[in-house]
Amino acid sequence: MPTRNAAQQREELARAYDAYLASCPARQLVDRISDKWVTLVISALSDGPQRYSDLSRRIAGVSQKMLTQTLRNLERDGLVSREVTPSVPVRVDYELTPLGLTLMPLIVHIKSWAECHMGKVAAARETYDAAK
Amino acid sequence: MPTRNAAQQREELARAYDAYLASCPARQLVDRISDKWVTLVISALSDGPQRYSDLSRRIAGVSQKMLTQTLRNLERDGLVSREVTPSVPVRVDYELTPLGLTLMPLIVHIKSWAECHMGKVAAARETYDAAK
DNA sequence: CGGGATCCGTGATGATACTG
DNA sequence: CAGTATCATCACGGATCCCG
Repeated sequence: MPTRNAAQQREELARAYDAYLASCPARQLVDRISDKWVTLVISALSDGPQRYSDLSRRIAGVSQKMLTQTLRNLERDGLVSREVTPSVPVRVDYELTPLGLTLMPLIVHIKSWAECHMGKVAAARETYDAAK
Repeated sequence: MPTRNAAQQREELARAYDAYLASCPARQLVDRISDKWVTLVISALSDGPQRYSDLSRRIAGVSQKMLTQTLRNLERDGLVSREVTPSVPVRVDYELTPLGLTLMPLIVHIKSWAECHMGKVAAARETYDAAK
């Protein structure tokens, strides 16, 4: 019975996955943090509070949608604070919260590592592509 | 001329984006590293060499496709090594390279941070959702 | 039998246009 | 200026087949 077998496997996997998530909810947080845009936004905010347009220009390649979505998620997770100044035009400032500040150095280290080891990675890629 | 204006803006953004990438190729590496599956795979490999099936079970939620793809990319970037033992059945072991070992502690820190601060983030989410 | 390539449906993502 | 709404696209995940 191939279908029965497949169904069983799916059930087993589903149970294992749920159990795993239940015993380790931090997994979801890892998924959230290990996001390309999260890393870039937190890196950008490491220099201090930034306006929405500043972030948009700094990150240069992020769509408005993803920038807004990322900031909303980070705000919801208590990592960044959002301050609206109801002037004309509206001014919105984003800033790392104390909690966000504890994460920031780790993200900055990752970014620094990438900058330092970019050469080696590029070399590895050439070797790999050449061998292939 | 609205269209002309829009076209100009698009061109400017495109140039700015290219220039940014050209002056900072490490950005691509940050994008690569700041990936959910990359973080989980490197974390799993921090305990030592692992077989493909071990990784698949450990990460519990990753599809075969994404696991293979992630491992291939990491191998290409010189962060993990892939060793095939042509037995029956085939055995494939993955291991962090010296370069990967320099990145590993940073990833582990991120994971540790997530485990330590999960409670605060969960609390922040509840507050945020309640206010909304 | 384990590792992995392929096809295809779905959800996340990006570009564009529009609003407070 | 700081978003939201809409639509096109692409990467992701699941099922299936393949190869050693």
